[in-house]
Amino acid sequence: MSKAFGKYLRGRRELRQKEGAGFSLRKVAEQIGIQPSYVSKVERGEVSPPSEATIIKWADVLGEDPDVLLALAGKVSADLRNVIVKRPALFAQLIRELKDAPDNALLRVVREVRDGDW
Amino acid sequence: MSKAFGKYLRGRRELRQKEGAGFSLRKVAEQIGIQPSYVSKVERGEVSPPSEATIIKWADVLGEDPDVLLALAGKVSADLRNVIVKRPALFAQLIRELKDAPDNALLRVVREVRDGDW
DNA sequence: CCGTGCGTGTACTGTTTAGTATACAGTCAT
DNA sequence: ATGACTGTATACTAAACAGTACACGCACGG
Repeated sequence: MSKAFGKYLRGRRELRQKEGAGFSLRKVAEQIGIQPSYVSKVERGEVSPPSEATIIKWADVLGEDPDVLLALAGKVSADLRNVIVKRPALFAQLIRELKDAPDNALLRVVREVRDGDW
Repeated sequence: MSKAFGKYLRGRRELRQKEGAGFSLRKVAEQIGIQPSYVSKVERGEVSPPSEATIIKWADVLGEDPDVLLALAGKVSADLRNVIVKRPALFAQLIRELKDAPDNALLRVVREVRDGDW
């Protein structure tokens, strides 16, 4: 029943609501394709976070980063999981190695890889 | 009902069985703390892979790499998930970037990070 | 022939997941 | 004071998950 997840979602929705219309709990529920009562319960952390598919639609409707929303729900998206699952030994090692690395070190690695000099 | 997972497990167990005793299906089941019939069904892929906790015990009993077994079951261990979930944006970017990188490039990054010059 | 160990077949079960359906109460404008 | 919105409370559920319990049949040694 992850509380932070719901709080974040509610905060974000209320923001969009102030910016313009179409972001009532009911409207959002409709966009996502679920019941308003369920949105209410999720936003108040009364139930555990929805499925990955639903979270992704939710992110889409609110214009949020799906990876971040999934993370708040304690999940990792299926496509990332797939990357790891294909080379578990390598990625497990890499991720554990990077566990305590500072953000800027991570960023450096990302850039280094992107400018792919292999 | 992932077939490869079970096949691999059976293969490995049979190997240990040939090397020495104590690796009958029943013995292994006892070590793991589950029913022999369940081991049988898992090894033949008659049921979907067990929970993460059970897979890890299984790996422990057979002396296998838990990350690899979990991967064969399509899962990623909770501790790796945790690392990602704490900094989703960064890790998501990094992993996607590394998706198609060749193994040796991955290894190079791992080493570079390990010899951590940050 | 009998018991011990082997793998398997069948039936069943508690728990979790991921929601639905419907009714209810407050607010605001007309 | 009614209609059109808000959000919420309550009750329920189909399907998946993660196994258990127990009986069965086969082989092999003593």
